[in-house]
Amino acid sequence: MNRLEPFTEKQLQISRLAKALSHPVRVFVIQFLAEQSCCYSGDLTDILPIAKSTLSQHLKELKEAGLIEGELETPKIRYCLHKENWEIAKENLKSFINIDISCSSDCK
Amino acid sequence: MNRLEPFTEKQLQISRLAKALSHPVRVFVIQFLAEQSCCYSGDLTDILPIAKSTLSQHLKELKEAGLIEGELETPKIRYCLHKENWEIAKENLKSFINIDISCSSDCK
DNA sequence: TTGTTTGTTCGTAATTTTACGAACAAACAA
DNA sequence: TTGTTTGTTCGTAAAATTACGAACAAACAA
Repeated sequence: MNRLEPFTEKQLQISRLAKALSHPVRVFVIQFLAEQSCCYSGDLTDILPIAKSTLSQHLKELKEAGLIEGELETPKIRYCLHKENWEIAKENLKSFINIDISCSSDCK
Repeated sequence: MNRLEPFTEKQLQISRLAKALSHPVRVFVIQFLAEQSCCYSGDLTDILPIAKSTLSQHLKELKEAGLIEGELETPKIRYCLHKENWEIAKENLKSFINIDISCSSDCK
């Protein structure tokens, strides 16, 4: 993809969001935070059997996608879903899955 | 992630679906097929400025994710959204984005 | 048979992702 | 000061992703 940009901004947003959610650890973290009333101060490596540096990497990706943020609560960090951006992400996903499919009958 | 499997099947499904949608070409193809009443017989490389082998690779990924299928219509292939699996994918995404977030007030 | 059309597969290269342990930094307690 | 806790950054390695052109295969037309 280097000759020209044929994609809409919405399509790029969807693909970026999908990329952020393309690993089970990251899906888990988002769901887990939602279950914890959106924030969590504990150690996620107690729950997830991955190295802390690996978790940090995944959290960084979620941060860069704007889905979560970390608030300092020394010596810990309180991770929270980013409500506003999460709403935007939800709207993007909704409009994507609501695309109308009126398949012809010969199409399984 | 080799010590143990802490993820639910749903979480794995979401991450696999997200991975399938994590590239703009693949998001484009899904939306494009939906706009074409779910099927398309033409040459997508006329629309997307990528090599045909690269497109074939992306289509393969969408096929393996179960989102599309190709029906032979020699010498062409008629690509269609896989209605049934697409419905399942939509339901999975819906239940994911409908997770309840009752953030505490100190959480942005 | 020979050529055309269409899409896949192969070979390859560059880049990105995933993962780990080690080293580091910040804030605090003893 | 020294040690503890917590999370990030660094260095590194293995694997996966993305992309291309060339070669190939299937179905048909000339």
